[in-house]
Amino acid sequence: MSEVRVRFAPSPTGALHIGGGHTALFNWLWARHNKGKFILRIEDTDLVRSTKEYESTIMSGMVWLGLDWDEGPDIGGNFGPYRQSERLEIYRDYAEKLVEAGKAYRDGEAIIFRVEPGQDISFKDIVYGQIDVMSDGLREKDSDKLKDIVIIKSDGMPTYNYAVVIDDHLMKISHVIRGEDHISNTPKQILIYRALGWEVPEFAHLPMILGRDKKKLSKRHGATSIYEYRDMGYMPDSMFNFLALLGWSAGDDKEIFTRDEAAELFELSRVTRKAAVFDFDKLNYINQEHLKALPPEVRLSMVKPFWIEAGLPVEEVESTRGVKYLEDALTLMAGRGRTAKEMAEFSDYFVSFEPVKERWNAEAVDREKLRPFFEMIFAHEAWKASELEEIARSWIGQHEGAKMKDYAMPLRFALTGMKVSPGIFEVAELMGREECRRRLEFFGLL
RNA sequence: GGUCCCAUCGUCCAGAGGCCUAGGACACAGCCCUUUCAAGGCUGCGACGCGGGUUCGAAUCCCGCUGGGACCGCCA
Repeated sequence: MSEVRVRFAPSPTGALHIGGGHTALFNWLWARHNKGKFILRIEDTDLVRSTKEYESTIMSGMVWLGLDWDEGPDIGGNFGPYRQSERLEIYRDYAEKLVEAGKAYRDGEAIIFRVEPGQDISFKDIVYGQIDVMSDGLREKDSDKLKDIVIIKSDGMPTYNYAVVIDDHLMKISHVIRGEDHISNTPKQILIYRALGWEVPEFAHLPMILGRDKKKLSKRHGATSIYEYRDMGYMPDSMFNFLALLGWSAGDDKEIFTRDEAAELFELSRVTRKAAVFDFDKLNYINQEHLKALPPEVRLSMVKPFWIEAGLPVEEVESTRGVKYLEDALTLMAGRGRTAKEMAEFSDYFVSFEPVKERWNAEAVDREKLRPFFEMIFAHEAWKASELEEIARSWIGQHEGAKMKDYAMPLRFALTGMKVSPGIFEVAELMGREECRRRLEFFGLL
């Protein structure tokens, strides 16, 4: 079998959105699975809406997702140029040939491909199977007239259905993997392949991604750009994992995986046909699992920006207490928090005492009752979670009617300002005796 | 209006004629652990859209219906 060459061909008219990311991802998966090539081609033939800014935004979105390409406008390759606006002569030459062959004609400044009736333009799709279409079905809207296909616009630019055929052929694309919304374009493209005497590539259409209301994902469903997810605290590994699961599964129960594992297992033939709903709950879960599995230093790098965004003195703490302190703090957070942003919010007290003061004022506590307990705690030699807990328990055992939660909760509030946190003695150990003393004294509990 | 596609728990996926009184995950509910839950453990709720065939046997194959969706641009 010849080399697998696939491409992602976005038009730079907006940021990389969920649907585009999904398509790019599946192309990448297929290329990597087959040790083939993943090509990035920019379809910037819409002069009005295309911009260079969007082009680079899309590229950095792909980089963020971990989708690296082997040929593209930035890195070149043997089949360039990879920007359609730089391939105009190519499109014109072939259009000219079609005109000479009588398969296309001029109308105004444009060149139009003639659609002949009675032609079978069916094709076999790797995902959807046999799709039967006759050229007679290519009608104009609300009319029974056959619709010819514009291939060169009056402004001299090629149209999508035409340029895609020229490029896919010249770039030796083996599999055209794209959204299901292109199924009805495929027969038109097949007509052009035939007119040029070219062999058609394999086609694999991917199910659409829908919003919760089962309508095509759009702005009104909230975040649609990949970057918005990054800013919400979702990690690239999770987005990758989540997107890969929309319309595909390895067939077993494994749902949390890395890029390499997915590439290893991926099969186009296992792609689903049914449109999939984008489910935030599942994304949250997957992100949480990845967040849990991260090495401490990487987890810190994910959470850090959100601490900084919240105005916390992260750099300062790193230099005074050391980076390891913050890494340990996040390790202690275990699976608490579904996004890096949530984890940052839930753990701010490790970075600074300020937010604790804002959240709690020790108003409702009985200081006289609590002080002996805290004094006892601080009198203990070793500042170790297991020992602190042990002496706390024995102290409580010796005091009639005393309950652990009546002491542990005030401690939790004084140290974290939260009603929820990791085991409070472990928090105390990590924070250190002096910092704990400072916080308790501030609240008059010591 | 025309062409095409789709149809299993609320959601994402298993299921490729008997392994299915349909499996897993998320979500949800309840219980447990416990100094708290946003961590951990356990249990539960919950689906083959409907109607016809084919077959000894259908979630799986065929037809119809219904319900969704995509496309029908000198946008991609």
